[in-house]
Amino acid sequence: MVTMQDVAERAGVTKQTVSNVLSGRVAVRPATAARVRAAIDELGYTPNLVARSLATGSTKTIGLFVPTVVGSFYAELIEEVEDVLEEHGYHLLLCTTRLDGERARRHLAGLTSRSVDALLIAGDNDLIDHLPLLADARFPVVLCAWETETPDRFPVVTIDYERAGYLAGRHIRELGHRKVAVLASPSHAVRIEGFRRAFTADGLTVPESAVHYAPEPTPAGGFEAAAAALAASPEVTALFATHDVLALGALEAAREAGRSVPQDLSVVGHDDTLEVQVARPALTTVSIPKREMARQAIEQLLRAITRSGTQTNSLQLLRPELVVRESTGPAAG
Amino acid sequence: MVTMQDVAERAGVTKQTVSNVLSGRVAVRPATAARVRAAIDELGYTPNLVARSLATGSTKTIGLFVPTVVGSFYAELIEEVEDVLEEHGYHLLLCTTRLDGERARRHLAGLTSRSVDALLIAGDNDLIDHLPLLADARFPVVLCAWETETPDRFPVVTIDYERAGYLAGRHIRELGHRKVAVLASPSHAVRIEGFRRAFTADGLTVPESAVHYAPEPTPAGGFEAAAAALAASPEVTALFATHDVLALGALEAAREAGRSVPQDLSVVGHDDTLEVQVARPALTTVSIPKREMARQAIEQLLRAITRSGTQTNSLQLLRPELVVRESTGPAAG
DNA sequence: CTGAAAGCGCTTACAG
DNA sequence: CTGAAAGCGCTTACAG
Repeated sequence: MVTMQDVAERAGVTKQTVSNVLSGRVAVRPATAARVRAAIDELGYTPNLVARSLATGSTKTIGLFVPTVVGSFYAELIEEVEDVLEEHGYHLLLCTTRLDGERARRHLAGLTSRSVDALLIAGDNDLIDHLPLLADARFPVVLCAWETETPDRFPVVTIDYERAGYLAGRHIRELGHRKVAVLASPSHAVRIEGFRRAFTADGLTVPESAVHYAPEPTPAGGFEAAAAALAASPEVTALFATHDVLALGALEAAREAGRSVPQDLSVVGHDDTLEVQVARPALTTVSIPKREMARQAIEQLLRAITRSGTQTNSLQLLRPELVVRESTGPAAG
Repeated sequence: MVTMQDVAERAGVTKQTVSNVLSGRVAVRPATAARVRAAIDELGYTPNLVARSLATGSTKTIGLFVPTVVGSFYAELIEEVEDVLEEHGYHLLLCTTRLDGERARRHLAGLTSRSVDALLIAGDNDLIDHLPLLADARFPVVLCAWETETPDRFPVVTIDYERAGYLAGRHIRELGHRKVAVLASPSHAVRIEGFRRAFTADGLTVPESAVHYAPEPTPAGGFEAAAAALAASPEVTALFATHDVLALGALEAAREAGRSVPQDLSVVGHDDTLEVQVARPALTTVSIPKREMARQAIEQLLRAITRSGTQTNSLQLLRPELVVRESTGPAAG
């Protein structure tokens, strides 16, 4: 491998001068710089980033924890994160936790060895049990897409999930629906709360019995939950799925139950992932500003890297938006 | 940050001894080792991986290029790769190329600085134009899920795509279908070829006009392609989608065209991704051994890392399998 | 504007 | 079984 020293010898300077040419931190006489550049090209030199990292203390890499990469939500988030990172010359070290705390713990231990400059944790899950370990982290940590209680050691960039649920509920209520059910994932309590609030304004309630939990966060899980909901209360005219994937299953369940959407049944999702944009009928859903969330989170992270030590304890809430498509309509009767 | 030197002082030894305790390469007297371990615990020492990398020349990180992470195919592949990597103590640096050669080139340039031990490139695409750069790579490169001509500089672990297409075709042909169409992505020529071969045995042909290219690799793209196919030849009784996502769109298109699947129209997909396992009707598809492919590719990579220099030029073909579900049936009439 | 020196935190032979 | 030395390839003050 060709080193900075090799380039220096070839150009008839010392390696410090080569370093100066490369970094641009110190002015170098044009003629010298040109000789150095020529030597670099001739030798095909590329700097050794590992050596640079050791000297500077920065790896130009950030770690990203996500529960999974299957399913559009996190996949889209990752690509956004990558884009922002690239603008800043950072690389991405990925770890999917699979909702497995032990797995996350092992990876965290690996990262703790200063091989990343910072860590972004997306999605609340079992990880919360392992935050003690995070407290020892030698690098800044930022949390995003966090729905449950946000630990106040770390900056959080997330969505106003309560409002997200509220927007879904208000839309449904304004369409005249009175008997509704919720298809949910266990960790989506805040969205459900917001959804409920939209109804209390009218003196209505969404009882706990109207909330049906999906066995798994997949269309199949949503199918099951929706089938259960419709069987339990056939008079239900609207469904709120706290997750788009669940809504996809709900659309199938409605079809099997012989109820057409939106004439006999309205369905609202949450996330606005790519897959629902092509569902039939196209899904009305609450859109999450993923791009904005990724950008804000990474910027928090980069800020924290620069002025290390002064970890700010901020909570940033991004606003969701209702996207009305074809799966919701006025309540029959 | 606490360093090996700190641990050594605390334990009353030199840092080499600490290094020996940690690596286990050299025997250390139990009493000494115990003192060292105690010091490590008390100080909360974790080794600096960057320094270790500089000394050893290995970063214990591999790079992975995928076209995208949205959509199950690559997402599932990534999680498999991660699993295998973890068994070997490696980290994953991810780069989604978005089929953008320039983007891939930039990332490759970044990696070339020896910050990864090896690179796995999954999915053939514009990258092929940038292979010249790859030739300069200082680390082993392995290709996987490669359908087009496989450049013979690098080991390739891929699927027998010709056979995959053939399996889909044979199934369709055996069900008695004679008028068929193909919904394809541009880079899936090999699958289409295999599909065709299944028909030539019976003296049938699948003309180029029966191949409909999807404007994009999404359900929406599949929808469009299927709608075009059915409009062009209403007598078609079976559809082969070279991509499961396209098949999903085809299912919708059939529904809109008033053709029930599989009674009026059979649909076969390719990939066996998670989303099609919950489609209704459940999709008959060609299953790709993703887990096996990930495992073999990573093992090739690790082997190449160990005995560097002797890059083997092997082509490993994994066999696909037909999975019959509900979307295919005998040709009507 | 350029060079000599020290250091980042580890590992790897090599003596003792 | 333990320690002294050199080196991995860079950067960062500091002189000149």
